[in-house]
Amino acid sequence: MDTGARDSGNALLFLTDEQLRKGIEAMFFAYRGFTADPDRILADMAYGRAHHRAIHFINRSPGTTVNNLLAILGVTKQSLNRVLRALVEDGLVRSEVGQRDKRERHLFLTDAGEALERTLSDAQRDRMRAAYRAAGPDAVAGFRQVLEAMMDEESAARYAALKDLKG
Amino acid sequence: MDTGARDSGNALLFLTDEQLRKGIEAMFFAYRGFTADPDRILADMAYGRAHHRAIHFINRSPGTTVNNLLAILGVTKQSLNRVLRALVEDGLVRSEVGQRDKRERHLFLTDAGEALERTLSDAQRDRMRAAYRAAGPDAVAGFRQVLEAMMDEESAARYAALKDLKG
DNA sequence: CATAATACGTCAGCTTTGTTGACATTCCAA
DNA sequence: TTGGAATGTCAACAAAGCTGACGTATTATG
Repeated sequence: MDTGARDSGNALLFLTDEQLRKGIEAMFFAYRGFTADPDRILADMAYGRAHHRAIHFINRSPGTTVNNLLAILGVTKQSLNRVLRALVEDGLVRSEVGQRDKRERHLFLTDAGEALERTLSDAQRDRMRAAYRAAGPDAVAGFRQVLEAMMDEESAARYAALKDLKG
Repeated sequence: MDTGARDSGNALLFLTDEQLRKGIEAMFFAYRGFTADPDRILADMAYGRAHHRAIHFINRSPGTTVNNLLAILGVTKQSLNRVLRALVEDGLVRSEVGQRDKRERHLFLTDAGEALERTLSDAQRDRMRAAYRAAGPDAVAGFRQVLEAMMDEESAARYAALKDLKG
């Protein structure tokens, strides 16, 4: 590992149990804020966070297959299927039989699906943007660094797989 | 608000939707990592994340009342009660009738409770410490800044209330 | 061509963790 | 002494995860 931190003097005070506990608690409460706005919107419909996640990643990678989505989300197909079925029935997601491989179903958002996606994303992005703006670019860089270092192996792999697609 | 970021040139590139989306996805996957280790430990027992949270905050503020815990966790008393009952029955939490106000129950971890708390905290702290060490103190400062700016009002109030107790 | 593997869907049942609503008990305080 | 606050309990329910089993196309492989 490329250690940027030199162990000079009390430079390691940020690694005390006290500081770590604060970080843990901040992470807990921040995640609440992170999901609060979409949660509020979804509560009015018959949807939850699972639907939001599905919609987010279908929007991010239109035409993705069920198996792809399964791998990214890390849930069982039964769990995802329940969510997808509702979204398809409600006309938010379109499921297309694959051309090369007819076993596969490619998933797309319908116009209504895209509209909901935008509503949810806007709410979540607005909070994120406000936090970013308040903290400044250097803080944001650190934020991202720590987050990426905090992922477990599986999550990191999923996050990395996303990068190949777009960003 | 004290804005550290100057709007000079392309200094706002960190506020693009693209960057925000990356932050959102990083937050999602990082939270998985954040809970992965305790989750693994708890899965072997009949416990879940809710038990972990209760144990964490009882450990942090020994003698706290049920109502206090309710306010911090932001769940219903019925939901918390189920969790607390299990922990008390299993001898991990001790519930003491208040002296000044006998309606209140003050919560403490037993030795067994403290042992489990240490096991869970160690797992979570280890990952956090590794992430902190890899990212360095400046990144950690930014991480904390963004997290605190991301909390919704309620979560921020709960987080702030904790500070009054210890740190 | 026969068989195995893959992708997907579905049924049934279980768990955790949250929710409401109703109601009893205890006890402080006006 | 009576009203209200704090606590606890019962019942019923929902969201979203899980396992296991099974069915059905479709593709890949021996």
